[in-house]
Amino acid sequence: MRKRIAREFYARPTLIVARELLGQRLVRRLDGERLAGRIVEVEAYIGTTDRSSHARSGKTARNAAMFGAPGHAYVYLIYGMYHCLNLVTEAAGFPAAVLIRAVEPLEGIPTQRQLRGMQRPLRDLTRGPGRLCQALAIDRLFDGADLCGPQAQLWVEYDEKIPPAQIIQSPRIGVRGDTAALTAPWRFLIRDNPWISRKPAN
DNA sequence: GCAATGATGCACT
DNA sequence: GTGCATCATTGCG
Repeated sequence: MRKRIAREFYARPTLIVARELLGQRLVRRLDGERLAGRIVEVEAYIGTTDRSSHARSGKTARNAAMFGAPGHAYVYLIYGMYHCLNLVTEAAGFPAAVLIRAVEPLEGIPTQRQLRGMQRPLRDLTRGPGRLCQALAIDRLFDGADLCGPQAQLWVEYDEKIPPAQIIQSPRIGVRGDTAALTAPWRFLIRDNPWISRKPAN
């Protein structure tokens, strides 16, 4: 039986949490069924000095979860139609989170396909932050949800340990902000993994 | 290449 | 309070 990741794991520096989340299993319980995928691509958003972070201008109603306790979800709506899932890191009061950008589908795949609409190839099921939220039925109701408590319907389990040589760091996708934000290599992904959203620039 | 689609944040009254 | 540009994306042309 795989062990659920506890709050102490998230309560550490965000870049370390981001790196170590690669290979772990994201699990969503939906009507008693397990929907799950292996995390293969993430991005870190750290503090108010990160000009591309939603927390850059301080705490608001939308980003409040980022300022909350670690081990909770931060979910927001983007472009009026897609959701993005983040896992809150570091101590309460310090706004930081890891965006889950892509997973490899592992459990409940037929249900995930249904949630996404069947047309597209399996490869596109969970490749991208908006797509994986659709496939795992994650929406704003999960904003602030506890990933570590007994009632959790969404959590992460220890699964595969990724060797450091297999991990690539690159600049984040789709970020705005100043040069520092654009160039910070705070995206982590598994080398040559077919389920990542986009190949690294280099 | 670009429209879809709506919540958010910020400037300004 | 109101108006409007922006947006950590996706899918179709």
